[in-house]
Amino acid sequence: MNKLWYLSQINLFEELPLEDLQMIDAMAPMSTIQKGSLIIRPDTESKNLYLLKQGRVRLFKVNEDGKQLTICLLGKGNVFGETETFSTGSGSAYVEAIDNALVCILGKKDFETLITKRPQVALKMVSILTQRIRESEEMLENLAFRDVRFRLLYLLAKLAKSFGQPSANTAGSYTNLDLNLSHQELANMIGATRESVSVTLSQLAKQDVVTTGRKEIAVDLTKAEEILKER
DNA sequence: TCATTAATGTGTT
DNA sequence: AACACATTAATGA
Repeated sequence: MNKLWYLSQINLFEELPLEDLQMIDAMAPMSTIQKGSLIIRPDTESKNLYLLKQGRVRLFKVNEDGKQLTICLLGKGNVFGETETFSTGSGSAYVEAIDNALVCILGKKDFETLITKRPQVALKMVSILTQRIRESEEMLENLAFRDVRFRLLYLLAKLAKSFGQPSANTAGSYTNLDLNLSHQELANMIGATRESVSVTLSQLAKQDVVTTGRKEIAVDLTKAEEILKER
């Protein structure tokens, strides 16, 4: 797996000719990020675009009490940067590496040069950002109208689909989330308290919709989606 | 192995 | 939902 292969896996660059990937490769230095460290913090005005080649990251905000709201998790092949959180005044988001990550950093100028040369990259960018906005809006709607049980199932189903590994588990057909998420971290993603997540998870476990262990969760996607459809 | 800390469970307001 | 407290599992000297 060379550097170019990684670049070809970035969703923003799909279907770009090899020569373009080589150009991007030359412009974007690769950098390894330690698990748990911050890649972007709100104060530093990095206008870079980050290409996530390996690992996973978490985008989150912090309120004045220090409480965190996780906006989304991204896996390899995704891009992130200041550009996607252009919340003008109030500080933007933190980005933290969930595991040891490999990123390429593409400067704003270089990115502009690239989209001038290859307008389809700009179109792809629009489509990626549109998709993210759609997902945020869906979660926002859930936050406003749905209870914790629904929000939690919605989140688990979504995470299972993007990060999940089919579980070589016991009887049921569970999908392992494969993120080491605590109840607190789940709560941070759905605007709930840690306690209500704990309670709701054990309820769901009783109904065989999920299985839980310490920082380990698996979902029965079929059951989960049935419940989500119902209400 | 023991002590400390982190994660989870539970009852009350 | 927030809080206080109990229980259990992970960590590391």
